[in-house]
Amino acid sequence: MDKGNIKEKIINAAIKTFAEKGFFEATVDDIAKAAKVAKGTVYLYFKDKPSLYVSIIDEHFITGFEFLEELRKEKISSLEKLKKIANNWLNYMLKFKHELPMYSLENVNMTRRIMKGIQPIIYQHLDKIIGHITEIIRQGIASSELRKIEPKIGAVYFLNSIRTAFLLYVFYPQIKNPEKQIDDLLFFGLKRR
Amino acid sequence: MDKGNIKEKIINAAIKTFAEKGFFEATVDDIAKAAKVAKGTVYLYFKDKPSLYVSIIDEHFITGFEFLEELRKEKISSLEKLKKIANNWLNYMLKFKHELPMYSLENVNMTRRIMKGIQPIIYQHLDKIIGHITEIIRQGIASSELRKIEPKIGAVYFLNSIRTAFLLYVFYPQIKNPEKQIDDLLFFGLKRR
Amino acid sequence: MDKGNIKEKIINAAIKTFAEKGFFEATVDDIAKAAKVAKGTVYLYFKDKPSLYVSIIDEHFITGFEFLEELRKEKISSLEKLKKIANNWLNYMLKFKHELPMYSLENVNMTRRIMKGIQPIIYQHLDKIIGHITEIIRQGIASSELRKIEPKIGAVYFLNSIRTAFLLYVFYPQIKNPEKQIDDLLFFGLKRR
Amino acid sequence: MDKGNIKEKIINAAIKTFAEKGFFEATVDDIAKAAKVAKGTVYLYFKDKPSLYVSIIDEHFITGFEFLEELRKEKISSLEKLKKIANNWLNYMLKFKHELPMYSLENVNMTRRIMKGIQPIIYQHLDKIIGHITEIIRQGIASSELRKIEPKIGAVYFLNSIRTAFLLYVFYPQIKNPEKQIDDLLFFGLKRR
DNA sequence: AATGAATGAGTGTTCATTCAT
DNA sequence: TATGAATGAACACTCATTCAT
Repeated sequence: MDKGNIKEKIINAAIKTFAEKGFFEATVDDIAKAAKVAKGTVYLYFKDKPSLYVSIIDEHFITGFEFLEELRKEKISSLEKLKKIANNWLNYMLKFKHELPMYSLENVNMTRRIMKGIQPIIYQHLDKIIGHITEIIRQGIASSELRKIEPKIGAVYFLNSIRTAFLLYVFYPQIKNPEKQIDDLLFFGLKRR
Repeated sequence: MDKGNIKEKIINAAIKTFAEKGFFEATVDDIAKAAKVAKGTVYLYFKDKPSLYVSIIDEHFITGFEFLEELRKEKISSLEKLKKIANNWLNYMLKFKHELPMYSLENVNMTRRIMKGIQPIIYQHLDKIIGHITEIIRQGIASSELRKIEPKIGAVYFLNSIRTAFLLYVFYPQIKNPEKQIDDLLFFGLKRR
Repeated sequence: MDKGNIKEKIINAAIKTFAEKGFFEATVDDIAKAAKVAKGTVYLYFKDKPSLYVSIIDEHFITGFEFLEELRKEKISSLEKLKKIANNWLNYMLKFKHELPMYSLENVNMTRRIMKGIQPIIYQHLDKIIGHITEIIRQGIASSELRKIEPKIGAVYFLNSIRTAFLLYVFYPQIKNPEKQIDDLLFFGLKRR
Repeated sequence: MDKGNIKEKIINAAIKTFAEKGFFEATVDDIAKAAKVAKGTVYLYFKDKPSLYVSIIDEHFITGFEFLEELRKEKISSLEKLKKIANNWLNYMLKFKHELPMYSLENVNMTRRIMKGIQPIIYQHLDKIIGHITEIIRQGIASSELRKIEPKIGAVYFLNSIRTAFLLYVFYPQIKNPEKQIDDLLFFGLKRR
């Protein structure tokens, strides 16, 4: 418990610090101070700075996986599943909005040397998430709820629409409840019929 | 021409180097070497490393602005304008795909101290772009081409759908011509009618 | 003790190095090497190079203040106090003669940007010293030991006469015991009566 | 004339710039800009930065030598000569007060590598000046105007008393006409009779 | 296990000097 | 001669990592 306790303290401090300053500008010292442990202690629990970073990312993805796993068991339509995911994740993202930069696909692309080890891990996680969504969409197509599209494209498109709602919240806070319109756009499109 | 030549050489080297290694891991020395000039020469043309970074970003946005300006004069429907933008920008992004990480909204959020000066510049540019698209969408709604949505939401949604197509190209190269399906999704939505 | 030990090692190395090469030509690396510590270690004990410089200067002034404080308690005439100060400081200056350049009023005037923080500290110290001497001279005038002069002028004049003795020692070593003649000049003047 | 003109322009700019920023913080670029010539031009007239510095110092000393040479011819007492020198030099120093740091004996001691060439030149000049004053004092002793002291000591003491007046002017501007009291102290001493 | 002092490689930036024009 | 663009050595300072206690 003691050990778990300290590791947790470090992770929480790291989440806060990385989110605030970014990977490169957050120093191990910052994190150690925020966690109220000695700098050396961080290295007892994490091999190096990138490993600590990956740990945090993992934690968020695991939350996501667990949610999807739970959802799989529910007996509701694909459409309802997608709505639940969108709703749940948007709230989650807004809750952790200061950390979001950390999970951006593009960010991951940013470095070579240091990020070398981080990149494949995120890709893997994202791919797994996309796989889950793809499956839901495939089912939605099968049940004629959704139009006949390439399911993987639909999955990525769906995830990006969540991101769009999130960005609107963050960068245009004067627009209220953009997620309703985003939902509408996602399901019915831009064009008038 | 000589002067322009060297500045250009530095910019090209910086684009390549920043894209490859990211802002923090690209050293000024790397860039100078890639440009085949002395380190000090970089500082003759750019105040500091962040300024160089901003210069590159500016260049791309200016290309975007010019395109939008040209488009404004064309006598075509809003729908056609949006298709032209999507098509043009997707190709542009794919052409410069290695630099994309640099323009991500989230990335910009990544740092505090160093990026302080970069962030507002990107925001400003993006806001201007979004303003242009918003206007096109507003016109599309007025002409009954598009559904009645909040135009700004539509604009951000539209831009994200271009991004989605781009991401599909980059991360799932086995999917061919995703932009066609994305277009379809953008205009008609996910749901079956 | 360990900590004090290292800080002291750095200070001693800095004294030697600054005195030898001057503020600008002494590099932090030089100092670290002379102290046999790593460069980074210097920054554990001193904020930056100017701070280290100031620390050293402070140390000397503090020695001076302590001497003056002790002297204040002694029940001797003003004249004797001045003689004690002159004697004590001349010896002190000769002992640390290689560092003297660092304390010159003029030196302090030498730079703008970097010395900005150093200058006021030295001025303050010097002013305090001059204040002490001024008081002694004031008492000497009150007790009719000294002629009626503006005490502050007398104080600065007195300090400069110590400096004169010092300069004679350093630049004209062939002149033996110049301090005796300087004393004589200080008290009786140049002119014959 | 053209050549002399440019050289003069550079020297004047250098005086101003060195005085303002000190040797190390004044850049050749600063000086060139102040002189309104290209940086390279400075190197056509001066071997390097230290040489330029020495040129300026030389100029001031030459003014001093010329004054002393003129004075030598005058048929006035030693005492009057000393008073003339003190008066003339104090005014000269106050006029160029911003450059004074450059001529301080101690400053000269400050560096090794760069100042290596500057130091002996200043010493030589100062020694020559001191020689002149020594001679005047020797004559004053011979003519019984002055007390029997070691003339060289008297000379250095005399020069320092000019410096004292100068320092009082600069650092305690609220004290009016300190040179009168300094004169008095110089000739009659501190002690009451 | 926990500490935090010590390390030293690494980087942005400056600036004296050179040299092609 | 005069220029000023280009050079690259030099240096202050940072920070991930180690290790003696």
